[in-house]
Amino acid sequence: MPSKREFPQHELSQHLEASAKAGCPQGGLKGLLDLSLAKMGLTKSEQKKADREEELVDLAVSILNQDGFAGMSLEKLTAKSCYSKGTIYNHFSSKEDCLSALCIRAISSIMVFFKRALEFNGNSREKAVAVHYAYQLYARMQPTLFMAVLSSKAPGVREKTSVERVQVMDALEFEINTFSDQMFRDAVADGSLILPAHLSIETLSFSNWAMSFGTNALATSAVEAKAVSRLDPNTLLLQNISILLDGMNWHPLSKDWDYQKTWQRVEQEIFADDIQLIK
Amino acid sequence: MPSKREFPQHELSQHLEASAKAGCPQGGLKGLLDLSLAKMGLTKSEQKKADREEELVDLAVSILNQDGFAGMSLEKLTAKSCYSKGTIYNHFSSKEDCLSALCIRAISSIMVFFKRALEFNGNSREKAVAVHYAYQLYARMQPTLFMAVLSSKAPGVREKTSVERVQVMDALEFEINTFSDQMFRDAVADGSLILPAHLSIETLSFSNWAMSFGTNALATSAVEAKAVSRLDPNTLLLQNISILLDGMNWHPLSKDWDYQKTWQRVEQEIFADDIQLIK
DNA sequence: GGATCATTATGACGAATCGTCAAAAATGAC
DNA sequence: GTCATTTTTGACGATTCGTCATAATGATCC
Repeated sequence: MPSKREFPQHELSQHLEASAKAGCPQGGLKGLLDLSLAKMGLTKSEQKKADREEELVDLAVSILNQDGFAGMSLEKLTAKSCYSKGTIYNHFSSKEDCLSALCIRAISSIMVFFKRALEFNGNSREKAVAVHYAYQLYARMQPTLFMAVLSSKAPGVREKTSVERVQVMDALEFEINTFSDQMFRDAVADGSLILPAHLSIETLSFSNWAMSFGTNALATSAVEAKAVSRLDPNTLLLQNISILLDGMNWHPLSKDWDYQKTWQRVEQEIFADDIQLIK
Repeated sequence: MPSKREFPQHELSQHLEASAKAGCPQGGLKGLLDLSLAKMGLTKSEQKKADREEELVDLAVSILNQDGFAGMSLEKLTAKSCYSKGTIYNHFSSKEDCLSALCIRAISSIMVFFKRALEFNGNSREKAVAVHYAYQLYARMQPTLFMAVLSSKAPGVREKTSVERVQVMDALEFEINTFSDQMFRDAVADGSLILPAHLSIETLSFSNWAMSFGTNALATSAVEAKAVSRLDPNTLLLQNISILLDGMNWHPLSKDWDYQKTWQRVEQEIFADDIQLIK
C-alpha cells in the first residue's frame, strides 16, 4: 500500500497548499492509472472514492504538519478541500477515524523505508542497523506523524475508528511485526546471533523495537530538554542500539566492527535522496 | 512537591467523584497544615490558591482517568468543581496549561517513587532495576497520566503553558535527569560499571531512560497489539533492561545474578502496598 | 430523450468546548 | 462605614463536532 507522493510539504507545496482549494478536480494523469488500478475488483466509483481519500489524507498530513496534532480538525480539512463537510464525514466517520487513516499512511511509509533498508549490502546486524536508520529517518522527516501513530493506539481513538480501518491497522502492525521478527530469525539462522538463555525471538524483537521507538520518541518530543539536547542527535539511536545489540551478543559486536561507518554508508547508499530533504 | 493523595480513583472515589461538586469547601484538616506550610514566604491568600490548585489537579486527574486524554476539558473541570469558569481560567491559562500541571504532578510522583526505589538494599545494578520497577509501576497505576507526560512535550502544548509552569517542568526534568545520571556515576564509582569506550555517562543514562520509556509506552498503549500481548507484561521491562545493562557491561551480568529475584524483592519490600491497588 | 430510482453531496443545525471580559461580589485598608 | 483592590462570576462569540433533511448527480429502463 505505498502512497504515490509521500513528502510533498518538504519541497514547495507548503505555500501552494496554504492557498485554499488545492488539488481539487485535477483529473490529470488519473486516466493512465485507471487501467492498471481497476484490475483488482474495484468498480469505477470505488476507485474514485479511493483516489479522493488519498487526496484527503495528503491534505490532512499537510494540516498536521502546519498546525500540529491538536490543530488538526475535520473543519479545516473541509475548508482546505473542495468538498463539503458531509462528504468528508463520508470518508472519515470521525476525527479519530481520520487520525487512524493518517497512521495507516505513516506505517505504510515506514514499511516501505524498512524494505529499502533491508537491501543494504552487509551482515545481518548491519541490516538491522540500516532498518533502525530508516526508522529514525522517518521520525525526523515526519515528526508529528511519527508521534501521531502512538496516539492512535489510545483506547479513545481506537473505539471511534471504523472497523475496516482497525483491521487494516492490525494487518499492517502484523506485517511490520513479522518483518522485525524475521530479521532476528535470519540472524539466528546465519549464526551471528545465538539466542540467550530464556529469551525468545519475540522478546528480542520487542526489545529492539522498544529501544528504537523510545529513542526516537524522546528525541522527537524532548528536543528542548537538556537530557536530549546535550547529546548528538545524529548518533543517538546508533549508540543506544549498539549497546542493546551487544547485550544480545549479536555478532559482530560493536567493539569489533565500525557501525558508525555502517550508519554513514546506509545514509549515503540507501537514503541519500531523502536525507537531502531534511537539510 | 509530593501530592497529598495520589491514587484515589483506585480505591473508592470513582463513584464519589462522579457525583458532582465533590471536595469543594471541606476545610477539614487544612487548619492543621496551615502552620507548617505557611512558613516559607506564602501569604494566606497564596496558600489558599495553592490549596485550591491542588484540589483542581486532583479533579483533573479523575477526569483524565474517567474520560481519557481527549475527553479532558476545562468545561468538565468547571462542572465538577464548585468554581466558575473564570476562576478555573484564573488557575490555568489554557487547557494545555492544565495538562502541564497534570504532568508536573505526574513527574513529581514518579520522582517520589524513584527515591523510594533507591532505598532498596542491594548492589548498584539492583538499585537501577528497582528504579525501573518504580517507573513501570507508575505507568501501570496511572497509564493515561503516564502517556500524557509525553504529550505535554509537544510544541503546541508547551507554547500555551504559562512560563512559570514551564520553569517548574524544566526544573523537575533536570532533577530527574540528575538522579538518573547519579545512578550511573555511583556504579562507575564502586567499580561495577566501567565506561565503555566513547560512551559518556550522559549517553548511558539516556539509553537507559529511552529503553524504559519505550517499553512502558508500548506496553501501555499497545496492550491490544499482538507484539505486546504475546509477551509477559510482568517481566517485559526487566528483560529489556537486562539486555541493555548487559550491553553496558554493568556487573553483575544477568547470567551471574538472578534479577528476577531482585524484581520480586523490590515488589515485596518496597512497593507491596502500591501493587495491591492494581490487583 | 425522458421518467424513475439509488446513490452521493450539501450545508444548516444543535451541542460541546474554548477563551474573554464587563459586571458583581468579596476582601482588606483606613 | 467607606472606598479601593482583588477575585469571582457567567454571558458571550468563535470554533469544532457530528447529524440529517434536502438537493444534486448518476444509473437504469422505457
